[in-house]
Formats: sequence, C-alpha cells, structure tokens
Amino acid sequence: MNTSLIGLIDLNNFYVSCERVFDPKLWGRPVVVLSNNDGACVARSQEAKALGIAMGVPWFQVAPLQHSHGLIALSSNYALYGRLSQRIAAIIRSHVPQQEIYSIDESFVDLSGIADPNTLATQLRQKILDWTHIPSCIGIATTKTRAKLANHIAKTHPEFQGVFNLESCTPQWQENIFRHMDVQEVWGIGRRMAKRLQNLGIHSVFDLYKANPHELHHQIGVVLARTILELQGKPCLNLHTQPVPQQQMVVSRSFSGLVTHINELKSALLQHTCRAAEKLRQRGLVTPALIVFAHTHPFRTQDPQYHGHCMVPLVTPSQDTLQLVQAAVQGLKQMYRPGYRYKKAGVMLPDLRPCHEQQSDWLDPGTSCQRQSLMQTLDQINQRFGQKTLVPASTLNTRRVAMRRDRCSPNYMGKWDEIFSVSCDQDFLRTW
DNA sequence: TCTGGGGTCCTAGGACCC
DNA sequence: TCTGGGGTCCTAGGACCC
Repeated sequence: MNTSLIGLIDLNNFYVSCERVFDPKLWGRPVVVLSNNDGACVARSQEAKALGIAMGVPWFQVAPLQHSHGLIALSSNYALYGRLSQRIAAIIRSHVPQQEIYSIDESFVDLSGIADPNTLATQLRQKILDWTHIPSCIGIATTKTRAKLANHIAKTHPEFQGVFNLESCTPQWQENIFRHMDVQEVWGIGRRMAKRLQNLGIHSVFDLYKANPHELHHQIGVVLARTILELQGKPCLNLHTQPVPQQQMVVSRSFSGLVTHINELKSALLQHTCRAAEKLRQRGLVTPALIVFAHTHPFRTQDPQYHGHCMVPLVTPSQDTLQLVQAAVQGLKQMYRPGYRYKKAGVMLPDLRPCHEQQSDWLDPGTSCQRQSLMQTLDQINQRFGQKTLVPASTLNTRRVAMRRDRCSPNYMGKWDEIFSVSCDQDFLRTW
C-alpha cells in the first residue's frame, strides 16, 4: 500500500503580497493590511513582522511607526485578494491530481505516488511566482498536521528555498527540529490549549509528539488525541477534495463609531441581509430561519453591555431577499433595546440546505416561481451594473452607517474603471 | 478616539422519552 | 423510608482555524 503524502501550499503574507503585485513601491517596505474599519492588522510583510508588529494588533497602537519607520498601512481589498486566490488555485489544480482549497491562501494537495514530490513542489512554487508574482512556501509530509509543520519550517528557514519535505529527514533530525519548536506551532494548538499542555509538562512539539494519545484523549479530548496521532504520522484528517457543504452563514460588521438609533441598526442589518441572500443564491443554498444580532462594545467596560439576538423562522426555507428582509425587520423590532450604544450588528443563517432539496410552498407554488425569476433578475442587474444598483426600497429609507476604509487600493482585477493601467512614452513604444 | 469577519468542531448539561 | 437507567436531541459555550 502506498503511504499518503500531502503538500501544503501557503502563500506568503498573502494580502500584503497581493497589494505588492500592483504597487512595486511596497517592495522592501514594512506594510500591513488592516481589518474592516481599519481596526487591526490582519496581514504583515516580513519587514513589518521584523518591527515586532503582532497579528491582530490594533492599528492605533502601531500607527506611530508610520513616521518613525516608514510603515505603510492599507485597508483590506478582499475583492482583489479573492481574484488572485482563484488564479493561483487554478495553477495548482493544473499540477496535481487532488486539491483541497483550505482557505484564501492555503491549499492541501495529494502528492502520494509522485516519483519526485520535491521537484514538483519547486516547479509549482516557481510557476505561481512567475505567473502571479505571489511568493509561497510548500511543506510536504505524510499527514496534514505534519505538512503544516513542514510548511512552517520552509517559511522560517530560507535555506530550503520555500520547499521542505519532513519525510526526507532522518527520524533523529525530525526529533531535533521538533525539540526546538514551541508546541503552539502545531496546527490545532491555540493559546489556551498550549497553556493547559504546559501545565502537563508539554512545552515543545517534541513533547507532544512523544505524548500518549489515549491518555490525553481521556484527560483533554478527542481533538488533541487526533492531533498527536497526526503528528506521529498516523492520518486522522482526510483531504477534502470536494467542497464541504456549508452549514451556516454569518454576515456582520462592526460600526466605525457607536450606534444608538434603531434606524441605523436597521440600515446595517438590511444591507447584511441583502448580501447574505445574494450569497445564498450564488451558492445554491436555502435557510430555514434568520437570526439578527447586535451587541455593545465589549472593550468599553464603562458602558452597559447588551448582547441581543432574535431568531425568526421562515414559512419555507428560502433564499429570497424580500422574505429575508421582512424577517430581519421583525427580528430587529424584538431584539432592539433603546439606551445602549451598539458596536456591531449582523445576521446569521443556520441549518443551510441545498436549494434542490427545498420543498416549494404547496399553498402558493406560482408565487414562488415568480419570486425566483425576480431574484435572478435582481442578481443579473447588480452583476452587470454594480452591487446595490437594485435594492429593496425598505433598505433605502434608513440612516446609513458608513464603514471606515480610508486606505484601500483600487479593485485592479474586478472593475473596468479601476483596472491596472500602464502608461509609457512614444520613445519607449518605438523600442518595441 | 482607536481592538475583524467568517467559519468548524466538540463537549457538557438539560429536557424529554420509554 | 424508598425515587432507575439508558438513550436521543438540542443548545450554549469554548476552542480553534485563517
């Protein structure tokens, strides 16, 4: 039987790398990409990491580095990152038989039975770089958890030139590497679990690798036991080459300031509801209910706190914007409490099902067909003329709340009027 | 002044049933 | 006096991921 071999392709500092593709001035400079509302740093260039900027750190804490160290901060441009991610996924797919797209910047691939996986990985990495200018690292090992570790080694040791195969090392060498890595580097071990493990005397990856999975299963849980087995080279996590059916959907945003008026909450919630319904239709899903929620600012401990939510069941599972908007308004009325300063609001759609499994409303089948074609038309118009060209009237009669996004790059790959352009003079053209 | 958004999985405990 | 045991389902909360 062939032993399985898994590769993990991880795009380096992905959001920053995407911005650099279109703006060479960003090369060699410390750069961060900020979360929505320009709140926190969610991606950092190597130079920014070297300045000690941690993942998720609030922007205001590091903003002084702009003047002292030339730090550049950009608002996140997910439309751009999504397009580049799709391109790279297609390049990977053309090189390997099986691919699991794990996140916007990571893919697991099946390298079992490939004669020279290291060479294939090196070629693939080079092609991604040549075709998109996005640097990446590839870790190779017998399980996903080990491939993650191998990737980490590839990232942190430039001498391996971006590709590291854990299985080409001797067991002694592997153990030596594991001894020098903190247990929190292991995929699935977060801050809290690391703390619990430290109390049990498990500090390094090596300590966890040598631990008894059955004992820790009883002491802590099955997730940890699986992690240990994976670390020891016994696969517990399969490659998901087919997309896993989505169970729930959340669309939510923080406000850039604090919101008190019900109409401001309504504006945000209805925008989120329209977006959620659109995503349902894109993914061919229906929801049996809609949950609206809003809460106050958790860091403002001096303010009274409130976490409100309300579930509104639908008559039949739906992906219809107008039905969902109606449910959201109903939920908001029940959930809203005056006198609080709200920081965030959103909608959740639970228990999603494919729409082909949906039972139509037998009391009124004609109307549901008409509504389907109405929604198709809505999507087509918005796709052709831009998002929010056609919206339900009820979303207009509200106080709008804007999101802060002061440092955003253009949508170079998604909008004609923002497309990347190159200009050059006549002399230059004559040289061609 | 200023702290993201979108997911998954697991577990414990309560309600309920026979 | 004395009050079972085993199963399922649901939900909330915790932990983790990118």
